[in-house]
Amino acid sequence: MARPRQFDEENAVTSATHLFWRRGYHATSVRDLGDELKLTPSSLYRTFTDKHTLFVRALDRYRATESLEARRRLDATDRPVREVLREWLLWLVTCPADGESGRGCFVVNTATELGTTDEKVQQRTEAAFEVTRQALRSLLAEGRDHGELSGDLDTDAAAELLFTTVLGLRVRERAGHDLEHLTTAIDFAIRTLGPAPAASC
Amino acid sequence: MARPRQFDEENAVTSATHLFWRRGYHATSVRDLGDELKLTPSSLYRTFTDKHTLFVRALDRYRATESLEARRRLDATDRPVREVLREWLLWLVTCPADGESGRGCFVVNTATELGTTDEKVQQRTEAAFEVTRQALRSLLAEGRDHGELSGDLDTDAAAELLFTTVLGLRVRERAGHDLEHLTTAIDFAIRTLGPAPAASC
DNA sequence: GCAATTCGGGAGCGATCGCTCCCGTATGCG
DNA sequence: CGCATACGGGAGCGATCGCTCCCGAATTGC
Repeated sequence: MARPRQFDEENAVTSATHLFWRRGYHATSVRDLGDELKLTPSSLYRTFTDKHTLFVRALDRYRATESLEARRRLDATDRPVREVLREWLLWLVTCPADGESGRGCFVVNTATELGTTDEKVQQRTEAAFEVTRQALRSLLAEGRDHGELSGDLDTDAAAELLFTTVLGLRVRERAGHDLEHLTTAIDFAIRTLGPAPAASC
Repeated sequence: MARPRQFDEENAVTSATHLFWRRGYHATSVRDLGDELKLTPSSLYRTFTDKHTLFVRALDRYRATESLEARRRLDATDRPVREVLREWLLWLVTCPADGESGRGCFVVNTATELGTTDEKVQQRTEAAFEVTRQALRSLLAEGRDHGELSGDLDTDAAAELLFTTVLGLRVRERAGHDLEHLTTAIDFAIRTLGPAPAASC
């Protein structure tokens, strides 16, 4: 058509994600975004319609990035379930610390800030939660099928607890709690799954 | 002195608490507060200095109210630990539903919204977290001393997990999750404490 | 009763909010 | 080249933000 964009739209969304993630929706102004993304208001609105739409895009981008990474870490089917789980949980509470801790999880922060008031946003946070919940269920079911977990274990109930624990861990990371304490909680959560059944060979 | 106040200051703080609780700090305007508390801006500022000070007072009031109720529920020393714990956890995810669910916990909402950016507020949220953590440690230690929990149980680690679970539960209540799922998580968390030791009589 | 003092109410401050419009410019298509 | 089109930049819109000041009214101590 005509003159092409002089900035990378995806980079801009990434920057917006970081800003919204750190400060939340209401505390981030359009001018803050403009400064961070190196965009004038006109370019910003032409490209992203409005603040709310940009926020939703940022949330979608975060979900895509994180669920990709999570899948990579959870699909290591050849390793012991407990080990995979432990490393994933530890990653969840250290990943935001790319030079800057205390950011927590963008989805959790958003869910608590906006609650159930914003329909579009709630759909996203709920979908993200469901992905994590299902991933945990699958992981545990797989562990039981592989004989790593007791057949007596109610894996769905355990997944429900682990999922709840994940949310709690991310709140605590946001609140600046020590990694040591979080690790204690994680290790105990894994012990919750019970001892490995005696090998049948 | 002179003309006395025509409104009840404590009632006003309570109303402010409800508003901040539901909407968060940034999304609640001084005019919203004025409408809710039936106060003109001048009265509001004369009485509470500014928005931030009122927020801190609201947070303190919430903490006082909740920790009082929590102590009442946790200090029932004559009842089984698991039962006390279960009822307390269930109460935590249903108490905000005084005709209106999805509010979560004011402290958790605040901690995730403001993170570590607001020093005064962070002191409060951290203190509130520490009270809960300690209450759980005491409860479990007491349960072990009473012979209801195994001597092998690492009660401090268990308390760490339970505390993390509490935060997760309150996020999920805020997010509108079914009570049924939360109950599943709670029951599994309690099962985590292991079976009661065989009676020694 | 009188002076002192704080009250509730409202107008309105400067600043910032989300957002729009216009303009000169650079680019792609025929 | 010439036209259409989207660009980056900036001024500025009305609304709302947190907050202040001034007012007449009401209640106290003397």
